[in-house]
Amino acid sequence: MNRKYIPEEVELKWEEYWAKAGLFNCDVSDKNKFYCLEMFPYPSGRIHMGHVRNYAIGDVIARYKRMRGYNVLHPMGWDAFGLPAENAAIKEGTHPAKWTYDNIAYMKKQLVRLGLSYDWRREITTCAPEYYKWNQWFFLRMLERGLAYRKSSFVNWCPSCATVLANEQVIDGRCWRCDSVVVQKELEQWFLKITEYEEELLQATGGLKGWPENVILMQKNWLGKSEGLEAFFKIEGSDDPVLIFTTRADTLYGATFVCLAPGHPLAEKLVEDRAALEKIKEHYGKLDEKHGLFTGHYAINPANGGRIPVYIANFVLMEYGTGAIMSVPAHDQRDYEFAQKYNLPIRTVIRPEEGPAPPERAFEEDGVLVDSGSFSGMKSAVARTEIAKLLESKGIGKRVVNYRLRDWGISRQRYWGTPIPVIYCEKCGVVPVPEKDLPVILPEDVKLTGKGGSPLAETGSFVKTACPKCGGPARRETDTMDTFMDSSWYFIRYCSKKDEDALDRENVKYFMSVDQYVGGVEHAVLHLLYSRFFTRVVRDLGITDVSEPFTNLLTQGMVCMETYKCPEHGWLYPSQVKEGRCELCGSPVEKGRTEKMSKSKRNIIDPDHLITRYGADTARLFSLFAAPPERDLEWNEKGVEGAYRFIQRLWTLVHANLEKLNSVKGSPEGVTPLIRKTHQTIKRVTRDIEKDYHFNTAIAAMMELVNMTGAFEPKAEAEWREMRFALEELLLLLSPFCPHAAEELWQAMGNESSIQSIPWPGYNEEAAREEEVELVVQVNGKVRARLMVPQGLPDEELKRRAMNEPKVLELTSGKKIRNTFTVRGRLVNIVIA
RNA sequence: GCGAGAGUGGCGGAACUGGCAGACGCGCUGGACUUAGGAUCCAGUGGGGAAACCUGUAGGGGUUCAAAUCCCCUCUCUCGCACCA
Repeated sequence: MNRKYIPEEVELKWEEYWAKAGLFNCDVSDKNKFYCLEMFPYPSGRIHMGHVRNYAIGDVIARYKRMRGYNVLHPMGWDAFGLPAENAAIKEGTHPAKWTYDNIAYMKKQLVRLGLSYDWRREITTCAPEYYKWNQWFFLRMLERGLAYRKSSFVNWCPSCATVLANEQVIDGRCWRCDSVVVQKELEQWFLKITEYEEELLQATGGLKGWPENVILMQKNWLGKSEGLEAFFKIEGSDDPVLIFTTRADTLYGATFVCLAPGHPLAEKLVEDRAALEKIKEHYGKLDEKHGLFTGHYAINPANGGRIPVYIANFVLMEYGTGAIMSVPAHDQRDYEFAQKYNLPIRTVIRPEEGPAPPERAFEEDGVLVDSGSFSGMKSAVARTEIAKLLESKGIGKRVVNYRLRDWGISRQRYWGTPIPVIYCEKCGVVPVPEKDLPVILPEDVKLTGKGGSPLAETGSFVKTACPKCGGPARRETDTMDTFMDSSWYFIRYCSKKDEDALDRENVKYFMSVDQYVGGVEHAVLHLLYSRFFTRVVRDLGITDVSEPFTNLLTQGMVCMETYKCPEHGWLYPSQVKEGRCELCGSPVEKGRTEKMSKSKRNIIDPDHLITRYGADTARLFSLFAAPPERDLEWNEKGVEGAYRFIQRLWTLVHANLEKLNSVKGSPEGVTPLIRKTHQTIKRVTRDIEKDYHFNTAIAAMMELVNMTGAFEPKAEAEWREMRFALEELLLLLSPFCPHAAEELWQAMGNESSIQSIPWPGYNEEAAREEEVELVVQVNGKVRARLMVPQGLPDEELKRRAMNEPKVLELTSGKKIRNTFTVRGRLVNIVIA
C-alpha cells in the first residue's frame, strides 16, 4: 500500500486537531513546570526566516520537555507598538492600529501553520489597552519610589524627522530612516533609574550560569564599572573648584592641563567667547579630530601645586564621570594628541618596569613612578591607592566607583506607544494619573503628518484635562514610552491568562522564571538588560521572588544566504536568477558573499513559499539541521530538498510496509543490530538535545537509523517486530522536530492516541553497547591495521592480537618495542625504535 | 584600538574527557530502472599515486607514544564596544 506524502494535507489536519484538543494549553498544576519562551516578534507584516528558525528551536525544546513530563508554558505574543506602524500610516494613510492588527492576524496564521505548540489563550498584544495599562501602572509605582524621574539631557535628534531617536536608531551618527546627521539636543525627558540597580546587575552576572559567555561579557561592558578617584582642582580667581574623575591617580603628578566637557556648568562660567564655545559644542561626541578651547583660566595641580591651563574639549563626555578630567599627556593617548595639537607640556611620571617607554606616543601601562615627590619609586598599583588616600586626608578627593551605564530615557515623541500617565498642572506641578483612571487610552483620532513633534501634542481632546488634585485646568504628558518598556516584563504577563490579573502572585510564582529563553543576540544588551532591571523592580514591588528573568538563554545565529547582483539591475531576488543570468536583461549574475537575509540585499526566502512547496516539517527540519542553533545558518535550497527527501523516505518506508508492520504486535526479543542501533539513536538524540541543544547532530543520528531501517529486509515475524520497534521509537524522537509527519505516521501504524501524549523513549545502556568493536592498531602513531574484536577484552589480550597482525609483524620484525598504549579497548599504539 | 568568537573536503557541518579526521546532508562521478528525468534506487567520493604508501584540520613552531583538540607566534574572517578618562 502506497500513499503519497502531501505535506499540506497532513499538516493542516494535525494543526486543526491540536487546536481543537487544546493540547498545548498549560495551567498551574502540581507538576514541575518548564517555561519555554522565544522572543516575541514585531508585527512587521510577515514572518521571515529568522523567525522560522527562532521558533522552530523553541518549539523543539517545548515539545521535548512536554514529552519529558514537564508542565510546559509556551506562549506567544506581539511586540506591537513602534515606529514602523506610524511610518506606514504616514506613507499609506492607514491607521497604525489597523496596520498592526492586520499584520498580527496574518502572522499568527503563519505561526500556526508552522505547527508551533503555543498556548494561544495567553497571547498578548502590547498595543492593547489591557496590556499597556500595566506599563502605566509600573511607571506610577516607579514614580512613587523615585525610580522614574524627569530631567533635562542631551538626546539624539534628527532635524529632518524632527524627532528623538533611540540610540539604536542612530547608525554611524545618522538617522536610520532619512540618513540625516543626528545632532545632540537638550530635552526634558522621563528616565527610569536603572542605575539604582547597576551594582546588583553586575554582581548577578556571576550567577547567569545558563547564559552564553559573550552575552554576559557584553552586559558587563555595558555596565562598565570602573574604580577611580574624584578630586577637586582649585581654579585661580574662582571660588568654584573643578571636580575631575580619573582611574589613574598614580599619574596625578603628570597632569599638565584640565579639560571640561562643553556642556559642563563651569564651561559657561569660565568662557567669555560664547561663539567659540558653541563651535566646540558642535564637535561634541563626534569621532573627528580633537578640538579644544582655552578658557583663559588656570587650575592648580593638587599634587605639586603646578599652575595648569583649563580647556574645554569636545572629546570629554558630560555623561561620564564628572564631565571633567585631568589630562596626563604622557600617559594617555587622547591627552597626548590634544597636547600635541595645542602645544601643551608633556610630563613623564611613569616608567615601564623594564625596557624603554614607547617613543612618540603615550605610555599607558602601569609602571614605576618618577618625578612624583615622595611617591617616586612606587609601583602604579600601590601609588593609585596612596595618592588617593593623601587627597582624601586633605579633604579634596574621594575614591569612587563609576559606571558607564546611564539611566534609561523612555520618552518618545511618537504616537504609537504607551502614553506616559502624568498630568501637568500649573498649580500642582507634575501630578501622576490616579490608578483608578488607568489606562490612559491612546486616542485613535490623531493626525499623523510625519512632520515631527509628538502627534499627541496636536490632539487637543487628549492634551486638555483636569488636574486630579485640584480640578483646575491641566495638560497631559504627550510623549509616549519607549517600546522596550513593553518587552521588559511581557514574560511576566504570560504567566496569567487574558482574563486574569496580570500580576497574580500565584501564577507568577509558579511559572517564573523563564527556564529557556531563545532569541537573537542583537538583544544581548538592551532588551535583556532592561528585563533584568525590570524584574528586580517587580521583585521589589513584592510581585515575584525571582531576580533574574531568564535562567537559560540561547542566542541563535542569523539566517544567511548568498547574494546575487546584476551589473545592470543591482541586487536580485533568487527567483530573478535564471541559469546564472539576470531575468531582466540576460547579463551574467555575480554571486556575492553570503550575508544575513535582508530585504535590501534581496537574498531572502519567503517562508510562505517554502511551506507551500515543502511543508512546515521540512522548513523546521532544515532550519534545525543545517547548523547548530548558536551558529549562523546558511540557507541552501538543495539542502531543503535533502530535508524533504528524508521525510519522504521515512514516509515511504512506513507506508510501503504498513500491512506487515501493523499485523505484528508486541516487543521484539533479544538485541539484534537494528535494535541496538535504535537504542544507540535514542541515546544520541537525547544527549544531543540535553547537551547544548545540538539538533543538527540529533537529526543526523535519526537519518542514520532511517538509512539502516530502510536497508533492513525483514522476513520472519520477529524481524517485522524489530522494524516496527525501530520505526515507532524513531517517530517519537522525530516528533518534536517534524510533529505533523510524526503524528500522521504514528496514526498510520495503528496508534490510537496522539503522539504528543507519549513520553520520550528511554534506552537500555546494555542494548546500546556494541558487541564487537573495531580495534585500531597504530605503529608509532600511524594506523597500520584494523580488526574486529569482542567488546571488553583485557588490554593484554588486545595487545597480543594487535601484535599478531601481519602488517604489524612486518613493521616490528627485528625492531625493539619501546612501549605500547591501549585506549579504552579500542586502540593500540605500538612504539618502536 | 580594546574585548570575544571562529578558521576542518567542492559546500553546510561531525569528531564525548588529547586516541581511527571528514558522521549526517548537499554536490559530484558511475550504474540500475525508465519514452524521458532535474523522480527513485545502488555504488563511489579529502588530495596525490597503478599500487604499496605518502599527505592532509588557516600558516609556522612546540609539548606528547599520540594534537582539529593543549601551549607560543603569525595571518584571515565575524561579532560587540569604541575618545568611558
